[in-house]
Amino acid sequence: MKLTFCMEYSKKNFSEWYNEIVELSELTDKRYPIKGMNVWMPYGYDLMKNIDEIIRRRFKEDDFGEVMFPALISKTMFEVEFEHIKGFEKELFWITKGGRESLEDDLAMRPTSEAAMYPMFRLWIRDHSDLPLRVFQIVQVWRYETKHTRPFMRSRDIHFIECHTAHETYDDAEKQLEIYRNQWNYFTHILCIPYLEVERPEWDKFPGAVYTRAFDTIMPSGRTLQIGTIHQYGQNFAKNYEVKFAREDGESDFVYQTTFGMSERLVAAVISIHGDDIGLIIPPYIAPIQVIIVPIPGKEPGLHEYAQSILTKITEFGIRVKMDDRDSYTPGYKYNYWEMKGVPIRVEIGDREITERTITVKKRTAKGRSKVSIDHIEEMKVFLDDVAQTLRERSLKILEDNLNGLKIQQQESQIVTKILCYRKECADAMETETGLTMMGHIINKGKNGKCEVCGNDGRTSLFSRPY
RNA sequence: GGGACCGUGGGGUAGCUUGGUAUCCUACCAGCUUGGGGUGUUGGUGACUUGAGUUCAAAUCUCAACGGUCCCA
Repeated sequence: MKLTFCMEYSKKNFSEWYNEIVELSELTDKRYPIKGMNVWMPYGYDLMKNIDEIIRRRFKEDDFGEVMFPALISKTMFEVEFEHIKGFEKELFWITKGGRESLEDDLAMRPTSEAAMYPMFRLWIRDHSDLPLRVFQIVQVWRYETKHTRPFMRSRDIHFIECHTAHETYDDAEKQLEIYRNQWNYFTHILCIPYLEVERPEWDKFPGAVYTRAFDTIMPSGRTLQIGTIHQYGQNFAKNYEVKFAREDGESDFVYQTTFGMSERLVAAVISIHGDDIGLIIPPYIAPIQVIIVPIPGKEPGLHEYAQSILTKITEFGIRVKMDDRDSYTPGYKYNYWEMKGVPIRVEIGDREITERTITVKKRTAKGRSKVSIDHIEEMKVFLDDVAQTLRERSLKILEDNLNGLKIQQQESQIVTKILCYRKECADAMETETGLTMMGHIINKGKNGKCEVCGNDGRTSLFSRPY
């Protein structure tokens, strides 16, 4: 018997499963005829915007100002002699013409906004009273990827969330990184996604940074996906963009800077980590539709009115609820359809419910159904919490099993952890041995110990195949 | 960075070897029927990625571009 409604591929074939579900569930349309550029469809864009909104609200609470810089950066602005610029030169889209005329100063589509923002920071920051400066923006960035592109995971037109700060001292910048960590904890709690904080090795840090901490998560294929990064810039950028300020003692100094970046890869992680062979499972607090009501036509009169009153009640609790009253589909079809779309909670209403003054509730993460009296509709919130908690527990177990080298769904883990020191020779040796990439030392899990290659002091390191 | 494969209605496909009429499933539209885990039925709309070449004739053969998928580093 065929168990799934729409899905042809099982999640065990992760690549195929992923391609199928992103289009089937109408998150994106990848038929747009430019490589690596896909269309955000309403369901997918609602999901992204719900994530954006969680992030935006938190940043504002933490005293960030929201800004919107131009998408274009002139060639002159890019001609700073700086490793940051070199790091991006192969990924830039260039605009060389305006109408039929060639431009005198070519324009680059921003790949990230340091080169756009910092010349303005230089104007905005005069003295210590202008610090700390904290801004963020949620915008598109463009990167000319030549490798295999995938929706949300590696695209050329990227929905990007970037924070930039400037401080008086290196210490203040360090404190800012700690604030980012708290924010990240909160975001991943909402998304129900477990993660590893990994210090990227010297040779793999963000171009121009003093150091880079990446948030990596593990995909069902056993490969890792970087879904967030925080960077300590020290004075590296300030010196190149001449962002100076006057100290209280009158001395002039360069500012210390940090950044925090996230992207549409958060959607990739949510889809991949929580989904199953039936389809998506969207974490309740970011779900475009949190509760779907399926009315079941029967003999009792007043079905529509009853269902409508339930819809109104649920809405009163601030829950995003929708009724599927399409006439041409049967209830069974709708069950399968909305499960594929990943709606966390389904409410069934028919003859029995009308008679009993109840509703029947089904969680996307569990098999059975529950009855709830119409006088206790507030329980819907508990059901949503339950689904979120189940997702957190499931995904954390999978991450930890992977780290411990256990087989996940009959698939060999592609994650290896080794105690390693900080020298490139030792990392290279281990890369050769494992055939994997050294992602860095794991900060939030793992332990200190002796390097398995040279015996010096080291810490648990992550080896994987990154996306 | 290297390699392999693929491109036919919205989606999935047959047809290509041996050049000539484009198949089926699904989705979609209209009607009747049905409705607690994929209703059934009748009718209907809709396709050969693009360009160049070979040929009386190209979905089919050749070349290129664009797009897609997978594998390896």
